[in-house]
Amino acid sequence: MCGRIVEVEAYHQDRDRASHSYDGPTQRNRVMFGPPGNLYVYFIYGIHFCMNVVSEPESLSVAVLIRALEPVTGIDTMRRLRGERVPDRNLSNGPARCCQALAVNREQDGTCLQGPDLYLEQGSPCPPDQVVAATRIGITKSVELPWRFLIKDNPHVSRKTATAVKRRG
DNA sequence: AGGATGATGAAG
DNA sequence: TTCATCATCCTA
Repeated sequence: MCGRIVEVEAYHQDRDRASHSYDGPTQRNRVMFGPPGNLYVYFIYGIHFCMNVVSEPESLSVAVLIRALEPVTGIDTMRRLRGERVPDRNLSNGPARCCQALAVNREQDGTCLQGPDLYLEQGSPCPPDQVVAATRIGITKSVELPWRFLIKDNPHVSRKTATAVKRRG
């Protein structure tokens, strides 16, 4: 199966208190301190997995959380992994859903993203004016950093930005 | 449509 | 105790 990345968040060791790497290496986050191009998978809330792409040279400890994918191929496989009754738009609109849709779990922690089974490839370029920056989701520290990036009006992002107008009854 | 909640584990 | 979440169950 294959999905186009439509929403990500950046996590940085310096000044970013929301980053797993902020307090230095641990058993869990050690992949973040390794070479770029590897996948950092962590287990969260006792139930879910989330995946990040290590994106900067070794020990800088910068990673990009994959928050949403637009399903491209293998949609039937994704649905089998996510649940038969799950509609297309809910297959991979969320970090834990992305992992479930691509069958990513702790076995993939630290794997290279040019592997035979799991890999990242360059897609068609997205026009810069369609990329929206926003604040990150689900964090309580360093909330002000606008390091969530998503494609404008893409229906597969995990949630809309706060620009939606609320209609009053 | 939107808010509350429970599930459940790793790290400090 | 906190936490880079989600499905399900409410209320309206």
